[in-house]
Amino acid sequence: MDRRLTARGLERRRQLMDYSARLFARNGYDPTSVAEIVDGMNVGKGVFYWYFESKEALLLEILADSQRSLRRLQQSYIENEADPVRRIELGIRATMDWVGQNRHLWGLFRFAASEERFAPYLRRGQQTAVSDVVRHINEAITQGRVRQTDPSVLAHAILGVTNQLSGTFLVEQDGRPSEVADAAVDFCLDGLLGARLPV
Amino acid sequence: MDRRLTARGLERRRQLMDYSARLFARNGYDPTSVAEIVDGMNVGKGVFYWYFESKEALLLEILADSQRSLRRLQQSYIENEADPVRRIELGIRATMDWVGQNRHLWGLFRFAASEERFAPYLRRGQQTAVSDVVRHINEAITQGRVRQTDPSVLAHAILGVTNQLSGTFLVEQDGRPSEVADAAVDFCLDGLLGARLPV
DNA sequence: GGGTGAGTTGACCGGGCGGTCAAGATCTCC
DNA sequence: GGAGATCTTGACCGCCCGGTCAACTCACCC
Repeated sequence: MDRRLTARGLERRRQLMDYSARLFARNGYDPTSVAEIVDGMNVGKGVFYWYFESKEALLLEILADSQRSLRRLQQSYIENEADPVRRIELGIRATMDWVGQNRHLWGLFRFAASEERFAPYLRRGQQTAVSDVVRHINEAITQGRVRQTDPSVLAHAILGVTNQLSGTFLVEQDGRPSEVADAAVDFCLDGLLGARLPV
Repeated sequence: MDRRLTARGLERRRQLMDYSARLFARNGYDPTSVAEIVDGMNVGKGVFYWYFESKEALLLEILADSQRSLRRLQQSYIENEADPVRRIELGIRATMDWVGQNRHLWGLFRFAASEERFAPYLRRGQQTAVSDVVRHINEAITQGRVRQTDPSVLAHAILGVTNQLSGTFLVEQDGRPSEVADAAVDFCLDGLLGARLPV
């Protein structure tokens, strides 16, 4: 596409992406027609295809955009933190805060992860997330603070807890990110049985 | 539909469900057309609508069937086990074994969970799973073996770990259920930092 | 061997889909 | 004020979708 867009054009583009993302998330990607999108925004169909190659390309852009913004938030939380375990904690907190502010995107990610045509794009993002966490875990293992286990397994487990708790308690039950983050951090650090002494 | 089916009819029905489930899982539910299904099975389109009300009804039956079989397996693992913590462990192991034998259904569940038109049916199943686990956790808390925390949060965290690890290491990486289950159990019981003494 | 109901066929239907495009409106800058 | 780029319109296209149905075959029983 690579069109030269004016400021006004860029704004319109943003609006289309936001509105589409909401429709996709509410009613599903396939069931949402391009006609619905442009009707809902009171523009002609041509507008859509002026800004996007196709419906599929639009979804991919929405996903890429979201992943970028999530990663940016995570890194802003983590920078300057020396303790690897605390970096993991901050990563979880960043994720919860991001989900709290982008609840409508949650279902869209789930959908994309479930379809072979979109999953590969998400997997790349997940892989970066995993290797970020793996790095912290390795450091913590070196310090003797985490038992010797396959770090990528631990990283995936942490992601799983974060995913599930954010989905259930933030998106479905509209909870507060900081509280859900507390719970996720506790579980990830100590599991069910752990009885870590208070710091 | 409630048609009277002969043994032959029931068999055909099973074949249709299995084949459709595989196509849905591979290519997505919406993108898979009824024509594809019946062509792939070398039957006329009428066969499909002889056995199922609609494409949507078929998916719901596949999901209900799967949930039933998963729950049945979990209960068979758990029955007669008195220790609540060990019941949780056995539930995880049952889930991993089930996923190991039904890898193709994994993506289908993810999809269904992501769409508002199907999610409610899955949520009921997940709710039963959660309350099963909650019951064990409450018992363990009473015994003073699990720290006092909202049990439903812990239950969801366990489900999250199980989901993520089965998806990544069983479905994507084709791992062995028992090993993945070991990892999930360890993480759920001890978290990252826990250093439980060997039994 | 004929009758009955289970099972099967595939042409057909209405409709909605993603995407196109010729035409026109609007903005920007000289 | 006009030239050229940006932006917008909506009728239109070909396609394929989920679903229907009248006609047919087959298995089985009396």
